[in-house]
Amino acid sequence: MILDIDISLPLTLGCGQAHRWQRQGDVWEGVVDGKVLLLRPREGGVEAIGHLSRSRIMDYLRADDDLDAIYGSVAVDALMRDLTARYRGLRLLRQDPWECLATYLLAVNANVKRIGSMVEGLCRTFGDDLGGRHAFPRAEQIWERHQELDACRLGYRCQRMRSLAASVANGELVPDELRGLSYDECVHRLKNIPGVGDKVADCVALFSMDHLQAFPVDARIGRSLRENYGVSGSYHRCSAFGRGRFGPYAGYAQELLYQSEGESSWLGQTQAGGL
DNA sequence: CATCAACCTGATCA
DNA sequence: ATGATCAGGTTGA
Repeated sequence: MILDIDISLPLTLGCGQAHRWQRQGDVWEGVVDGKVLLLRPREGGVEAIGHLSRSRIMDYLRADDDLDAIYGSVAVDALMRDLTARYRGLRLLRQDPWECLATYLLAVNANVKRIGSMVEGLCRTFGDDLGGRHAFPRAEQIWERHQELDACRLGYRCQRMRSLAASVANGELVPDELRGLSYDECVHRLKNIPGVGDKVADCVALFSMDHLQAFPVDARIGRSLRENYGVSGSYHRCSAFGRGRFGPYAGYAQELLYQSEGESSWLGQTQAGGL
């Protein structure tokens, strides 16, 4: 199936916003809605293989986002004009709220590589076997056998995951219901969850709840703001700067800055430069 | 409201 | 090889 969409798969799927995509050559393999999905660049679009409908995939890839309008809106200075040109085709994804929340709960104080290993471990332990890959587990699946969380090497995230799985499994918390709320209310509710602070709440709001003005500030974005804009200080201060400067699509600006900062630090350490 | 130590693991440094 | 150091958000003092 060929999808008519302007997108860079490496930038979109490899930038760290989602953690279940694996690259094999130019083919990207991920798991969406409990189904394996293969994506490959094609002239003028993307080829998709898997048991997902066209509309479901287009929804996941946020094909409804008008990249020209969004990039134009965040290109408020020379740096952002450069990044919007350099990283054209980088899209935010519209991830499942439960999976996104659970994933970013684990992402606390961990780098991208470790997040991936914790998430894959969680999926192997609790998720449906899809033959090779595993689905992201439902909260009930984790809660039913939550003793096995102890072997997942989650550190102090273990108790938080147990607690989160319990409250979602028993219906106390319904991640999908947070989708309809305003940005402020959404973040407020998320931060009431043990283990969810400013950064995780902003990530979940941005990556799964359509709040494109969210501007998550992690260590990398903090460095970028300091280097490029001379901004530092509290989370609130940095995040408010991002939202104020870049506007309603600040989340897109954040991803562009994240990508840029990642490449510059990567080049700094990799003298050999191959690849 | 700002600061800061403690938390857990894996990677990297001496 | 072994131990020290560091990276990375949230919490509560």
